[in-house]
Amino acid sequence: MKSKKVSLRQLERYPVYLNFLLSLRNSGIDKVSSRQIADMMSCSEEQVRKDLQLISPKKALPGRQREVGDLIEYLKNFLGYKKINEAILIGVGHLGSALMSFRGFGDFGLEIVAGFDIDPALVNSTLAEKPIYDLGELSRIIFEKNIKIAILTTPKSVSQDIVDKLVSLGIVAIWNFVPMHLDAPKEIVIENFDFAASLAILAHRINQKT
Amino acid sequence: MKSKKVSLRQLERYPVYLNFLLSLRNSGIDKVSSRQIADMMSCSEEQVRKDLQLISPKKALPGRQREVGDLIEYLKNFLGYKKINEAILIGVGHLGSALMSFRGFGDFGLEIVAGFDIDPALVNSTLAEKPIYDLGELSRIIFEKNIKIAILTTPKSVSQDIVDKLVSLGIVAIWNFVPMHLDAPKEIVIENFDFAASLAILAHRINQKT
DNA sequence: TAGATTGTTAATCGATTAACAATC
DNA sequence: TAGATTGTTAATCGATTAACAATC
Repeated sequence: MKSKKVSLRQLERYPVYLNFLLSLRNSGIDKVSSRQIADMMSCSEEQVRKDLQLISPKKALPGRQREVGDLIEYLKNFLGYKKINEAILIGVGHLGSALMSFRGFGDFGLEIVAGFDIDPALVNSTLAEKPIYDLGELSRIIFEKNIKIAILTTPKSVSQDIVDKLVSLGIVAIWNFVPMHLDAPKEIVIENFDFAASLAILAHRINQKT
Repeated sequence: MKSKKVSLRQLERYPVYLNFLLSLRNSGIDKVSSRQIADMMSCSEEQVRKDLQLISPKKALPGRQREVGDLIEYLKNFLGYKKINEAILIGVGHLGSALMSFRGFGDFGLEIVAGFDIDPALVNSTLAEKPIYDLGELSRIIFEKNIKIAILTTPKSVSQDIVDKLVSLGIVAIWNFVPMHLDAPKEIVIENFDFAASLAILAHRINQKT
Protein backbone atom coordinates (compact mmCIF):
# COMPACT_ATOMS: atom_id res chain seq x y z
CA MET A 1 0.00 0.00 0.00
CA LYS A 2 1.00 3.57 -0.64
CA SER A 3 2.08 5.40 2.49
CA LYS A 4 2.04 8.97 1.18
CA LYS A 5 -1.06 10.86 2.08
CA VAL A 6 -3.54 11.80 -0.60
CA SER A 7 -6.00 14.59 -0.07
CA LEU A 8 -9.61 14.14 -1.07
CA ARG A 9 -9.34 16.88 -3.65
CA GLN A 10 -6.39 15.11 -5.18
CA LEU A 11 -8.18 11.79 -5.10
CA GLU A 12 -11.07 13.26 -7.03
CA ARG A 13 -8.71 14.32 -9.78
CA TYR A 14 -7.28 10.88 -10.48
CA PRO A 15 -10.40 9.48 -12.15
CA VAL A 16 -10.49 12.56 -14.35
CA TYR A 17 -6.89 12.02 -15.38
CA LEU A 18 -7.67 8.39 -16.10
CA ASN A 19 -10.65 9.27 -18.25
CA PHE A 20 -8.65 11.76 -20.24
CA LEU A 21 -5.74 9.37 -20.74
CA LEU A 22 -8.07 6.61 -21.88
CA SER A 23 -9.56 8.91 -24.46
CA LEU A 24 -6.07 9.90 -25.60
CA ARG A 25 -5.13 6.26 -26.04
CA ASN A 26 -8.36 5.76 -27.94
CA SER A 27 -7.23 8.43 -30.38
CA GLY A 28 -3.93 6.63 -30.82
CA ILE A 29 -1.86 9.11 -28.81
CA ASP A 30 0.77 7.44 -26.65
CA LYS A 31 2.76 10.33 -25.22
CA VAL A 32 1.51 13.16 -23.07
CA SER A 33 3.02 16.14 -21.23
CA SER A 34 1.81 17.53 -17.94
CA ARG A 35 0.94 20.72 -19.78
CA GLN A 36 -1.57 18.94 -22.00
CA ILE A 37 -3.23 17.34 -19.02
CA ALA A 38 -3.24 20.62 -17.12
CA ASP A 39 -4.98 22.38 -20.01
CA MET A 40 -7.73 19.78 -19.99
CA MET A 41 -8.17 20.07 -16.23
CA SER A 42 -7.83 23.84 -16.21
CA CYS A 43 -5.21 23.59 -13.50
CA SER A 44 -1.47 24.17 -13.20
CA GLU A 45 0.99 21.75 -14.70
CA GLU A 46 2.86 21.60 -11.42
CA GLN A 47 -0.20 20.15 -9.81
CA VAL A 48 -0.53 17.53 -12.48
CA ARG A 49 3.11 16.55 -11.99
CA LYS A 50 2.75 16.35 -8.23
CA ASP A 51 -0.35 14.22 -8.56
CA LEU A 52 1.22 11.86 -11.07
CA GLN A 53 4.47 11.58 -9.14
CA LEU A 54 2.58 10.33 -6.14
CA ILE A 55 1.14 7.36 -7.97
CA SER A 56 4.09 6.57 -10.25
CA PRO A 57 6.28 3.72 -9.02
CA LYS A 58 9.11 4.90 -11.26
CA LYS A 59 10.08 8.43 -12.11
CA ALA A 60 9.44 9.95 -15.47
CA LEU A 61 12.46 10.94 -17.48
CA PRO A 62 13.08 14.68 -17.41
CA GLY A 63 12.61 16.19 -20.82
CA ARG A 64 10.66 13.25 -22.16
CA GLN A 65 6.90 13.18 -22.12
CA ARG A 66 5.13 10.49 -20.18
CA GLU A 67 3.81 7.27 -21.68
CA VAL A 68 0.02 7.32 -21.75
CA GLY A 69 -0.12 3.56 -21.28
CA ASP A 70 2.10 3.63 -18.20
CA LEU A 71 0.05 6.33 -16.56
CA ILE A 72 -3.16 4.43 -17.22
CA GLU A 73 -1.69 1.40 -15.50
CA TYR A 74 -0.51 3.42 -12.51
CA LEU A 75 -3.87 5.11 -12.12
CA LYS A 76 -5.85 1.89 -12.39
CA ASN A 77 -3.63 0.27 -9.81
CA PHE A 78 -3.78 3.16 -7.45
CA LEU A 79 -7.55 3.54 -7.71
CA GLY A 80 -8.02 -0.17 -7.17
CA TYR A 81 -9.79 -0.67 -10.49
CA LYS A 82 -7.94 -3.91 -11.09
CA LYS A 83 -9.72 -6.03 -8.55
CA ILE A 84 -13.50 -6.12 -8.60
CA ASN A 85 -15.55 -5.52 -5.46
CA GLU A 86 -18.96 -7.12 -5.34
CA ALA A 87 -21.81 -4.95 -4.15
CA ILE A 88 -25.54 -5.22 -3.65
CA LEU A 89 -28.07 -2.50 -4.43
CA ILE A 90 -31.05 -1.74 -2.23
CA GLY A 91 -34.09 -0.07 -3.77
CA VAL A 92 -34.71 -0.87 -7.42
CA GLY A 93 -36.62 2.29 -8.32
CA HIS A 94 -35.84 4.65 -11.18
CA LEU A 95 -32.33 5.44 -10.06
CA GLY A 96 -31.64 1.97 -8.72
CA SER A 97 -32.53 0.28 -11.98
CA ALA A 98 -30.49 2.82 -13.91
CA LEU A 99 -27.48 1.89 -11.82
CA MET A 100 -28.13 -1.84 -12.12
CA SER A 101 -28.36 -1.49 -15.88
CA PHE A 102 -25.15 0.51 -16.15
CA ARG A 103 -22.51 -1.67 -17.74
CA GLY A 104 -19.51 0.44 -16.96
CA PHE A 105 -18.95 -0.21 -13.26
CA GLY A 106 -16.59 -3.06 -14.02
CA ASP A 107 -14.14 -0.48 -15.35
CA PHE A 108 -14.20 1.13 -11.93
CA GLY A 109 -13.69 -2.02 -9.90
CA LEU A 110 -17.28 -2.48 -8.85
CA GLU A 111 -19.86 -5.08 -9.73
CA ILE A 112 -23.47 -5.09 -8.62
CA VAL A 113 -24.34 -8.73 -8.08
CA ALA A 114 -27.93 -8.38 -6.87
CA GLY A 115 -30.73 -5.94 -6.21
CA PHE A 116 -33.21 -5.83 -3.33
CA ASP A 117 -36.71 -4.42 -3.17
CA ILE A 118 -40.04 -5.04 -1.50
CA ASP A 119 -42.21 -4.61 -4.60
CA PRO A 120 -43.66 -8.06 -5.46
CA ALA A 121 -43.63 -7.10 -9.13
CA LEU A 122 -39.84 -6.81 -9.00
CA VAL A 123 -38.89 -9.51 -6.54
CA ASN A 124 -37.58 -12.70 -8.19
CA SER A 125 -37.25 -11.01 -11.55
CA THR A 126 -33.91 -10.03 -13.06
CA LEU A 127 -32.55 -6.77 -14.35
CA ALA A 128 -29.51 -6.66 -16.58
CA GLU A 129 -29.06 -10.36 -15.80
CA LYS A 130 -28.89 -9.63 -12.09
CA PRO A 131 -31.40 -11.15 -9.67
CA ILE A 132 -33.71 -8.99 -7.58
CA TYR A 133 -34.45 -10.41 -4.15
CA ASP A 134 -36.98 -9.60 -1.49
CA LEU A 135 -35.53 -7.39 1.23
CA GLY A 136 -36.17 -10.26 3.64
CA GLU A 137 -33.39 -12.23 2.00
CA LEU A 138 -30.83 -9.55 2.70
CA SER A 139 -29.03 -11.39 5.46
CA ARG A 140 -28.90 -14.66 3.55
CA ILE A 141 -27.39 -13.15 0.41
CA ILE A 142 -24.93 -10.91 2.24
CA PHE A 143 -23.77 -13.94 4.19
CA GLU A 144 -23.61 -16.36 1.27
CA LYS A 145 -21.78 -14.00 -1.04
CA ASN A 146 -19.76 -12.32 1.67
CA ILE A 147 -20.81 -8.88 0.50
CA LYS A 148 -19.10 -5.85 2.04
CA ILE A 149 -20.48 -2.98 -0.04
CA ALA A 150 -24.06 -1.79 -0.40
CA ILE A 151 -25.45 0.82 -2.76
CA LEU A 152 -28.41 2.65 -1.31
CA THR A 153 -31.16 3.98 -3.60
CA THR A 154 -34.13 3.67 -1.29
CA PRO A 155 -36.91 6.13 -0.38
CA LYS A 156 -35.87 8.53 2.36
CA SER A 157 -38.36 7.23 4.88
CA VAL A 158 -36.88 3.74 5.12
CA SER A 159 -33.21 4.52 4.48
CA GLN A 160 -31.99 4.87 8.05
CA ASP A 161 -33.64 1.60 9.09
CA ILE A 162 -31.99 -0.18 6.19
CA VAL A 163 -28.62 1.30 7.07
CA ASP A 164 -28.96 -0.01 10.62
CA LYS A 165 -29.81 -3.41 9.23
CA LEU A 166 -26.88 -3.38 6.79
CA VAL A 167 -24.47 -2.43 9.55
CA SER A 168 -25.73 -5.24 11.76
CA LEU A 169 -25.20 -7.66 8.88
CA GLY A 170 -21.55 -6.74 8.53
CA ILE A 171 -21.58 -4.33 5.58
CA VAL A 172 -18.50 -2.11 5.81
CA ALA A 173 -19.19 0.49 3.13
CA ILE A 174 -22.29 2.22 1.84
CA TRP A 175 -22.50 4.25 -1.32
CA ASN A 176 -25.42 6.50 -0.53
CA PHE A 177 -27.55 7.99 -3.31
CA VAL A 178 -30.34 9.01 -0.95
CA PRO A 179 -30.32 12.78 -0.40
CA MET A 180 -30.19 12.65 3.38
CA HIS A 181 -27.71 12.27 6.19
CA LEU A 182 -27.32 8.71 7.43
CA ASP A 183 -26.20 7.75 10.91
CA ALA A 184 -23.78 4.89 11.26
CA PRO A 185 -20.90 3.85 13.49
CA LYS A 186 -17.66 5.63 12.69
CA GLU A 187 -15.98 2.51 11.36
CA ILE A 188 -18.54 2.24 8.56
CA VAL A 189 -17.55 4.03 5.36
CA ILE A 190 -20.42 6.07 4.03
CA GLU A 191 -19.79 7.90 0.80
CA ASN A 192 -22.59 10.28 -0.04
CA PHE A 193 -23.20 10.82 -3.70
CA ASP A 194 -25.29 13.89 -3.36
CA PHE A 195 -26.50 15.80 -6.35
CA ALA A 196 -27.64 18.62 -4.12
CA ALA A 197 -24.01 19.59 -3.61
CA SER A 198 -23.28 19.42 -7.32
CA LEU A 199 -26.42 21.39 -8.11
CA ALA A 200 -25.51 24.02 -5.51
CA ILE A 201 -22.15 24.53 -7.17
CA LEU A 202 -23.78 24.75 -10.58
CA ALA A 203 -26.26 27.35 -9.38
CA HIS A 204 -23.55 29.33 -7.66
CA ARG A 205 -21.35 29.36 -10.73
CA ILE A 206 -24.26 30.51 -12.88
CA ASN A 207 -25.02 33.32 -10.46
CA GLN A 208 -21.39 34.41 -10.42
CA LYS A 209 -21.68 35.12 -14.13
CA THR A 210 -24.57 37.51 -13.81
CA MET B 1 -25.44 39.45 -4.13
CA LYS B 2 -23.03 38.30 -1.47
CA SER B 3 -19.57 39.74 -1.87
CA LYS B 4 -17.67 37.47 0.52
CA LYS B 5 -15.89 34.64 -1.20
CA VAL B 6 -17.11 31.10 -0.70
CA SER B 7 -14.83 28.18 -1.34
CA LEU B 8 -16.12 25.18 -3.23
CA ARG B 9 -15.63 22.96 -0.20
CA GLN B 10 -17.72 25.34 1.82
CA LEU B 11 -20.37 25.52 -0.86
CA GLU B 12 -20.70 21.76 -0.83
CA ARG B 13 -21.44 21.84 2.87
CA TYR B 14 -24.41 24.19 2.67
CA PRO B 15 -26.82 21.70 1.10
CA VAL B 16 -25.85 19.22 3.81
CA TYR B 17 -26.62 21.75 6.49
CA LEU B 18 -29.93 22.49 4.84
CA ASN B 19 -30.88 18.85 4.68
CA PHE B 20 -30.05 18.34 8.31
CA LEU B 21 -31.95 21.42 9.41
CA LEU B 22 -34.99 20.38 7.39
CA SER B 23 -35.02 17.02 9.11
CA LEU B 24 -34.67 18.73 12.49
CA ARG B 25 -37.67 20.91 11.73
CA ASN B 26 -39.53 17.80 10.64
CA SER B 27 -38.92 16.35 14.07
CA GLY B 28 -40.33 19.50 15.64
CA ILE B 29 -36.97 20.85 16.82
CA ASP B 30 -36.67 24.60 16.40
CA LYS B 31 -33.36 25.45 18.06
CA VAL B 32 -29.92 24.16 17.19
CA SER B 33 -26.35 24.77 18.35
CA SER B 34 -23.29 24.71 16.15
CA ARG B 35 -22.07 21.74 18.16
CA GLN B 36 -25.07 19.65 17.15
CA ILE B 37 -24.54 20.46 13.51
CA ALA B 38 -20.83 19.80 13.80
CA ASP B 39 -21.46 16.36 15.26
CA MET B 40 -23.66 15.46 12.34
CA MET B 41 -21.07 16.70 9.84
CA SER B 42 -18.14 15.24 11.74
CA CYS B 43 -16.38 18.58 11.59
CA SER B 44 -15.46 21.31 14.05
CA GLU B 45 -18.08 23.62 15.48
CA GLU B 46 -15.94 26.60 14.57
CA GLN B 47 -16.27 25.66 10.95
CA VAL B 48 -20.03 25.41 11.24
CA ARG B 49 -20.16 28.85 12.80
CA LYS B 50 -17.94 30.37 10.13
CA ASP B 51 -20.05 28.83 7.41
CA LEU B 52 -23.33 29.98 8.91
CA GLN B 53 -22.04 33.46 9.67
CA LEU B 54 -21.22 33.94 6.03
CA ILE B 55 -24.81 33.41 4.91
CA SER B 56 -26.62 34.98 7.85
CA PRO B 57 -27.86 38.51 7.22
CA LYS B 58 -28.12 39.12 10.95
CA LYS B 59 -25.87 37.87 13.69
CA ALA B 60 -26.89 35.14 16.07
CA LEU B 61 -27.17 36.10 19.71
CA PRO B 62 -24.19 34.90 21.73
CA GLY B 63 -25.24 32.26 24.22
CA ARG B 64 -28.52 31.51 22.50
CA GLN B 65 -28.86 28.69 20.04
CA ARG B 66 -29.84 29.45 16.49
CA GLU B 67 -33.37 29.26 15.16
CA VAL B 68 -33.71 26.31 12.80
CA GLY B 69 -36.30 28.15 10.73
CA ASP B 70 -34.10 31.19 10.24
CA LEU B 71 -31.16 29.12 9.11
CA ILE B 72 -33.30 27.24 6.63
CA GLU B 73 -34.41 30.55 5.15
CA TYR B 74 -30.86 31.87 4.92
CA LEU B 75 -29.60 28.70 3.28
CA LYS B 76 -32.41 28.53 0.74
CA ASN B 77 -31.84 32.14 -0.16
CA PHE B 78 -28.13 31.77 -0.45
CA LEU B 79 -28.30 28.60 -2.52
CA GLY B 80 -30.85 30.17 -4.83
CA TYR B 81 -33.48 27.54 -4.12
CA LYS B 82 -36.19 30.14 -4.02
CA LYS B 83 -36.36 30.91 -7.70
CA ILE B 84 -36.77 28.04 -10.12
CA ASN B 85 -34.48 27.61 -13.12
CA GLU B 86 -35.91 25.79 -16.09
CA ALA B 87 -33.74 23.15 -17.69
CA ILE B 88 -33.93 20.63 -20.47
CA LEU B 89 -32.56 17.10 -20.37
CA ILE B 90 -30.83 15.45 -23.31
CA GLY B 91 -30.77 11.67 -23.53
CA VAL B 92 -33.77 9.92 -22.01
CA GLY B 93 -32.08 6.59 -21.23
CA HIS B 94 -32.03 4.83 -17.90
CA LEU B 95 -30.41 7.65 -15.99
CA GLY B 96 -32.17 10.37 -17.97
CA SER B 97 -35.61 9.00 -17.24
CA ALA B 98 -34.72 8.52 -13.58
CA LEU B 99 -33.84 12.20 -13.41
CA MET B 100 -36.94 13.29 -15.31
CA SER B 101 -39.08 11.27 -12.92
CA PHE B 102 -37.46 12.68 -9.83
CA ARG B 103 -39.92 14.99 -8.11
CA GLY B 104 -37.53 16.65 -5.74
CA PHE B 105 -35.64 19.05 -8.01
CA GLY B 106 -38.10 21.83 -7.30
CA ASP B 107 -36.78 21.92 -3.76
CA PHE B 108 -33.38 22.70 -5.22
CA GLY B 109 -34.47 25.44 -7.58
CA LEU B 110 -34.44 23.37 -10.73
CA GLU B 111 -37.21 22.19 -13.01
CA ILE B 112 -36.82 19.92 -15.99
CA VAL B 113 -39.34 21.16 -18.54
CA ALA B 114 -38.61 18.80 -21.41
CA GLY B 115 -36.55 15.82 -22.49
CA PHE B 116 -34.84 15.17 -25.84
CA ASP B 117 -33.95 11.92 -27.52
CA ILE B 118 -33.65 10.40 -30.98
CA ASP B 119 -35.48 7.15 -30.23
CA PRO B 120 -38.80 7.25 -32.16
CA ALA B 121 -40.39 5.17 -29.41
CA LEU B 122 -39.75 7.99 -26.96
CA VAL B 123 -40.17 11.06 -29.10
CA ASN B 124 -43.57 12.78 -28.69
CA SER B 125 -44.37 10.76 -25.59
CA THR B 126 -44.31 12.19 -22.09
CA LEU B 127 -42.50 11.15 -18.94
CA ALA B 128 -43.61 12.42 -15.57
CA GLU B 129 -45.90 14.82 -17.43
CA LYS B 130 -42.96 16.29 -19.32
CA PRO B 131 -42.80 16.15 -23.11
CA ILE B 132 -40.00 14.33 -24.92
CA TYR B 133 -38.97 15.96 -28.18
CA ASP B 134 -36.87 14.85 -31.08
CA LEU B 135 -33.34 16.17 -30.88
CA GLY B 136 -34.04 18.08 -34.08
CA GLU B 137 -36.38 20.37 -32.16
CA LEU B 138 -33.65 21.42 -29.77
CA SER B 139 -33.16 24.90 -31.19
CA ARG B 140 -36.90 25.62 -31.38
CA ILE B 141 -37.60 24.68 -27.77
CA ILE B 142 -34.51 26.37 -26.35
CA PHE B 143 -35.48 29.52 -28.18
CA GLU B 144 -39.19 29.42 -27.35
CA LYS B 145 -38.70 28.72 -23.67
CA ASN B 146 -35.51 30.72 -23.33
CA ILE B 147 -33.69 27.80 -21.71
CA LYS B 148 -30.26 28.43 -20.24
CA ILE B 149 -29.49 25.11 -18.51
CA ALA B 150 -29.10 21.66 -20.03
CA ILE B 151 -28.72 18.33 -18.26
CA LEU B 152 -26.65 15.88 -20.22
CA THR B 153 -27.32 12.13 -19.95
CA THR B 154 -26.34 11.05 -23.43
CA PRO B 155 -24.11 8.22 -24.66
CA LYS B 156 -20.43 9.14 -24.62
CA SER B 157 -20.04 8.95 -28.38
CA VAL B 158 -22.44 11.79 -29.16
CA SER B 159 -21.94 13.96 -26.09
CA GLN B 160 -19.28 16.33 -27.38
CA ASP B 161 -21.27 17.04 -30.55
CA ILE B 162 -24.35 17.82 -28.49
CA VAL B 163 -22.37 20.12 -26.22
CA ASP B 164 -21.14 22.05 -29.25
CA LYS B 165 -24.71 22.34 -30.45
CA LEU B 166 -25.98 23.46 -27.05
CA VAL B 167 -23.30 26.11 -26.83
CA SER B 168 -24.16 27.43 -30.28
CA LEU B 169 -27.81 27.65 -29.20
CA GLY B 170 -27.01 29.87 -26.25
CA ILE B 171 -27.04 27.41 -23.34
CA VAL B 172 -24.93 28.86 -20.54
CA ALA B 173 -24.70 25.94 -18.12
CA ILE B 174 -24.46 22.19 -18.52
CA TRP B 175 -24.93 19.68 -15.74
CA ASN B 176 -22.96 16.77 -17.09
CA PHE B 177 -23.75 13.20 -16.03
CA VAL B 178 -21.70 11.66 -18.84
CA PRO B 179 -18.47 10.19 -17.48
CA MET B 180 -16.16 12.07 -19.81
CA HIS B 181 -14.45 15.40 -20.16
CA LEU B 182 -16.34 17.89 -22.30
CA ASP B 183 -14.76 20.74 -24.19
CA ALA B 184 -16.53 24.06 -24.16
CA PRO B 185 -15.68 27.77 -24.19
CA LYS B 186 -14.54 29.08 -20.82
CA GLU B 187 -17.65 31.18 -20.31
CA ILE B 188 -19.86 28.09 -20.32
CA VAL B 189 -20.43 26.60 -16.88
CA ILE B 190 -19.96 22.85 -16.95
CA GLU B 191 -20.56 21.05 -13.71
CA ASN B 192 -19.52 17.43 -13.89
CA PHE B 193 -21.48 15.07 -11.74
CA ASP B 194 -19.07 12.22 -11.90
CA PHE B 195 -19.63 9.05 -9.96
CA ALA B 196 -16.12 7.90 -10.80
CA ALA B 197 -14.76 10.46 -8.37
CA SER B 198 -17.19 9.45 -5.67
CA LEU B 199 -16.44 5.79 -6.28
CA ALA B 200 -12.71 6.43 -6.14
CA ILE B 201 -13.09 8.03 -2.74
CA LEU B 202 -15.23 5.15 -1.53
CA ALA B 203 -12.68 2.59 -2.67
CA HIS B 204 -9.84 4.55 -1.14
CA ARG B 205 -11.59 4.84 2.19
CA ILE B 206 -12.32 1.11 2.21
CA ASN B 207 -8.69 0.34 1.48
CA GLN B 208 -7.54 2.64 4.26
CA LYS B 209 -9.40 0.44 6.72
CA THR B 210 -7.63 -2.77 5.77
C1' DT C 1 -25.74 36.20 38.22
C1' DA C 2 -23.77 31.93 36.00
C1' DG C 3 -23.75 28.96 32.06
C1' DA C 4 -23.98 28.39 27.48
C1' DT C 5 -22.86 29.56 23.11
C1' DT C 6 -21.77 32.91 20.22
C1' DG C 7 -18.40 35.99 16.98
C1' DT C 8 -13.63 37.51 16.31
C1' DT C 9 -8.84 37.34 16.07
C1' DA C 10 -4.59 34.83 15.84
C1' DA C 11 -2.09 30.38 15.00
C1' DT C 12 -1.70 26.32 12.52
C1' DC C 13 -2.00 23.43 9.00
C1' DG C 14 -2.19 21.85 4.26
C1' DA C 15 -2.44 22.48 -0.53
C1' DT C 16 -1.14 25.09 -4.54
C1' DT C 17 2.05 27.80 -7.10
C1' DA C 18 6.53 29.55 -8.42
C1' DA C 19 11.39 29.08 -9.22
C1' DC C 20 14.98 26.41 -10.65
C1' DA C 21 18.23 22.73 -11.11
C1' DA C 22 18.51 18.16 -13.44
C1' DT C 23 18.73 15.39 -17.55
C1' DC C 24 16.98 12.93 -21.48
C1' DT D 1 24.50 20.23 -28.00
C1' DA D 2 20.01 22.71 -27.31
C1' DG D 3 15.22 22.34 -26.21
C1' DA D 4 11.82 20.37 -23.77
C1' DT D 5 10.02 18.73 -19.80
C1' DT D 6 10.82 16.76 -15.78
C1' DG D 7 11.38 16.49 -10.24
C1' DT D 8 12.53 19.15 -6.09
C1' DT D 9 12.63 22.81 -2.97
C1' DA D 10 10.93 27.10 -1.28
C1' DA D 11 7.21 30.68 -1.18
C1' DT D 12 2.54 31.73 -1.19
C1' DC D 13 -1.95 31.24 -0.49
C1' DG D 14 -6.19 29.73 1.64
C1' DA D 15 -8.77 27.07 4.75
C1' DT D 16 -9.25 25.05 9.27
C1' DT D 17 -8.51 25.07 14.12
C1' DA D 18 -7.62 27.12 18.58
C1' DA D 19 -8.10 30.68 22.01
C1' DC D 20 -10.77 33.96 24.01
C1' DA D 21 -13.60 37.95 24.73
C1' DA D 22 -18.58 39.18 24.32
C1' DT D 23 -23.31 38.75 25.82
C1' DC D 24 -27.87 36.78 26.05
